[in-house]
Amino acid sequence: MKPKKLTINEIAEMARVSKGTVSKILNNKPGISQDTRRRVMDIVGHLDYFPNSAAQALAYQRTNNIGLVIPHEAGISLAGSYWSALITAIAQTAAGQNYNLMLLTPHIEGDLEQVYDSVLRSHKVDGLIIGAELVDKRSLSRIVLADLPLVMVGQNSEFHHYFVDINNHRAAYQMTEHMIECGKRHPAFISGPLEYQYNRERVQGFTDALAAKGISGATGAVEAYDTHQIQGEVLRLLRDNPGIDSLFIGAGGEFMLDVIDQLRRNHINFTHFGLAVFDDYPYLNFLNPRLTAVHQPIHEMGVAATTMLMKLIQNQSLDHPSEIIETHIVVRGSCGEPTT
Amino acid sequence: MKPKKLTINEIAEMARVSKGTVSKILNNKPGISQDTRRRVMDIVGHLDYFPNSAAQALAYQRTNNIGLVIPHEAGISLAGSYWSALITAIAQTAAGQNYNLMLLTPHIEGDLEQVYDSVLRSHKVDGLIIGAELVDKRSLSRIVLADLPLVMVGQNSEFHHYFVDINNHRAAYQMTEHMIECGKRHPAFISGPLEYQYNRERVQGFTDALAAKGISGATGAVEAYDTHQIQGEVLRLLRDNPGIDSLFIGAGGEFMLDVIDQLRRNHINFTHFGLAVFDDYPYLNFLNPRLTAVHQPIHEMGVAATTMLMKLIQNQSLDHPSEIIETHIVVRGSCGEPTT
DNA sequence: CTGAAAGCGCTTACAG
DNA sequence: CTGAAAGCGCTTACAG
Repeated sequence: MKPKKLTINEIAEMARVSKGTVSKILNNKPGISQDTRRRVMDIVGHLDYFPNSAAQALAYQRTNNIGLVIPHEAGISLAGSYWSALITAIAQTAAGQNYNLMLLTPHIEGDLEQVYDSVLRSHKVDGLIIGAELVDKRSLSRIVLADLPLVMVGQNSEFHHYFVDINNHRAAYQMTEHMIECGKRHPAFISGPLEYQYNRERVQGFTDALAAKGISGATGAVEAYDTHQIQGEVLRLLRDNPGIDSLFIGAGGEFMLDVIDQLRRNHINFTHFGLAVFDDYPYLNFLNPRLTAVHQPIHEMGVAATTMLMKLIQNQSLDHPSEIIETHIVVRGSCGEPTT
Repeated sequence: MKPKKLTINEIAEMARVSKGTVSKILNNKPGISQDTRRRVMDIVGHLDYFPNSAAQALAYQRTNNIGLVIPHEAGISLAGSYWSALITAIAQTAAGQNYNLMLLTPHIEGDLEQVYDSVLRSHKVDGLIIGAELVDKRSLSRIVLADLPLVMVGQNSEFHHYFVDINNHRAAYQMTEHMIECGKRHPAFISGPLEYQYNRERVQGFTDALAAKGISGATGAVEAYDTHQIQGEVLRLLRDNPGIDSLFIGAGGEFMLDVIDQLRRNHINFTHFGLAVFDDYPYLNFLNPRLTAVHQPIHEMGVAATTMLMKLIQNQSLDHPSEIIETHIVVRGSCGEPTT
């Protein structure tokens, strides 16, 4: 014998008013006497009544949910903390506006299209946040065509749309300057796959900074985030450029760890050989060497993306169709200290 | 000029049948002619129609959503990768059964009660997964009373209910045996706050293993996960027990890092001093010393919890009201190698 | 095999 | 200030 379910009808009955009146009171509409308002609110409070959200969604034509698409491997990869930070930032910000976060992930790897499709057509969410690297042009345009508000985290070179991002070029540029200020004179850069726009920008930032200082450097890029490939490329860089005195690792996570692992195998002496990395993690404080890193404010990115999406959903005008969040460098010594 | 919205009415109209018929076809009900079935499915396929989920939720009285409560600090703490792994495991498993995962988090820290309450009463989800340490007895009983299926990850000593967990006692016991097999003869254990059941069980596992081998050890526990407290307790352990030759760190994340940090400050020589830790992380491969750790299969726990919840939601009988997932030890050498 | 109608729990003009 | 009624987009007995 379960307790009878509590709907607006029960409240109306108990308060001896129509359910329309109860609805108006709950939604703070004007034109209700103080007396009945109090009477109804009293009952609502005591019974701890909340309106059924499916019914509200149907009536209002909005769900008060937003969706975040996460990749299949977020759980097992080292990038887990990245996703975790993004997710909680989004969920919290959304919660502040009475929105809930729905996680969208394919059951089997890949196959994101189907996820978009069903969620989009079934109106499960009022808007979507997607990592730019997680979508192809086709899926994106379908979403936009379906008139579903969308904000990307990062940029997609194939598809321009609302986004939140960092300035990859500038961040790489600054870090390269830092390396030079630390006395490095022949730095190298190892990049992730150049198919990703952010990697191309980071390489460019590196080479531009070198050019500005009239310093020559070496660059290398892998074709895929794959341990074997990565370590092979590190080896090539070391062999082909025996004079390099430092390495700027263009991405964090396992990419970084694979690189460092390979450097160790080659008995690189980190006391002299400088190291810098793009992407900061709490555990870097405990790694040896203590890596100087570009810090991406992930939490702020999540907040910014969510705020932006909320405005789009509510048809508010956006000051800017995109937002660039500032990065900063966390100096830990792996590249020495600036001598200037 | 947005495209007119697509509902079951439009489909019915185009196929020249009633919407009831369309509904039956979409839900694979019997008693429909092959002919109209094909005709309708054709249109549905071409127009890429999906039923509105709010309407379905209202009619079916279920949402096809499950909720996961995550703590406020999941995003910024080192435990981020733990949550990330749990979240993706749950989301994927749920997706396989056509369920979506909704993330529940308070807007401001603490204040979980309100989160439960609104979500629960507004029928946003059909079931809930909660970390055992994240709830007080009162909230839990309200959920259960409201008849909302619930599975906990971990156990709550104040409230017995469906749960998925590891065997903390056995895991600690095994690791302690490993330490002894590695030749350690005076090990110490440092535990997180004893108010948490899992910490009490781990301490017990440690002392039981020692007792079985007739070996004496030292134990210490902090009262809160706080850097200062933790490092103070490490110091106390070292001072009060000058003879200890190894330390079993009872929890991972920043707790572990704080402990190691303190050991380093005290110039502990990790070549001789053994180290073991409860909780495994990908980055442990890159820490110095390379920590031997108890590995919790987080992904499997997420899968198990979700599977269990699904059964509860569908009123299927459970073989067991709880599930214990096996842990294993990842030997990395910080404690030496077994000599037996 | 097919359709008309009631119902799921809300909101919102509209009439009084 | 209040209520009756229609509508949101589905499903499901029920009648034919």
